[in-house]
Amino acid sequence: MAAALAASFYDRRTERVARDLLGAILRCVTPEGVAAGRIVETEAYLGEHDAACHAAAGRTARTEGLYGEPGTAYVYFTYGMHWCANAVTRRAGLPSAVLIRALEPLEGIALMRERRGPVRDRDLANGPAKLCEALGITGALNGVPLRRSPLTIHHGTAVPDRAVAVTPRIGISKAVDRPLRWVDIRSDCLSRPHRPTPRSRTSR
DNA sequence: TAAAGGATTTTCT
DNA sequence: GAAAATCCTTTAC
Repeated sequence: MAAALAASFYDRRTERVARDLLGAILRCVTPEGVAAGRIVETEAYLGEHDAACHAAAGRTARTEGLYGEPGTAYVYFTYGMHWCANAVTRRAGLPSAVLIRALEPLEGIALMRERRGPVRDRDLANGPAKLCEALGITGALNGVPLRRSPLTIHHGTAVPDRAVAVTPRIGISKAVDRPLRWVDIRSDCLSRPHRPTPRSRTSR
């Protein structure tokens, strides 16, 4: 197992961290066992000025974790039933993070199948809430350091050849099925007030 | 293959 | 009271 990413890895521009997390290994150790996968899709949330970021609503009980130390987990509950996991970026006080959107299962696949129920293997972790279910990630891990903890991210051995980096407001789903493609931050996405575009109706 | 709608509860207005 | 960084099933083409 490669070393866990250092805290300094996360204390950089969020867009850069999002790109560099592609290919890294997300691993979660629980009493039920170990499950891990290669990160193949990420999404950057840039701060209070990014209307798609939870921090756009300001500092609240829910978003407190976003303001934490770089390299800690921001895990939130949404739609009444799903957990989603982020890696907090930049120094404490700057509420930005990278949402982990999809994994290629690598370790503990039997456990993932058990947790996810009767789905195709390709659907085990190809979504932000699916991967949390597959790895056993819940809000109990919110705020934990992503180094030397049950939830860790390790150096990967190679950039995946089928992945997508996703930036705010340019939602792309089903990434695992798509070829590698970088989507650059568009300057007009970062300043203009907006509502997040429905994922199913965006580009392509 | 795509679109539409329901599930379910926290959060903020 | 409405929306939500989603997922799954059903229905339509």
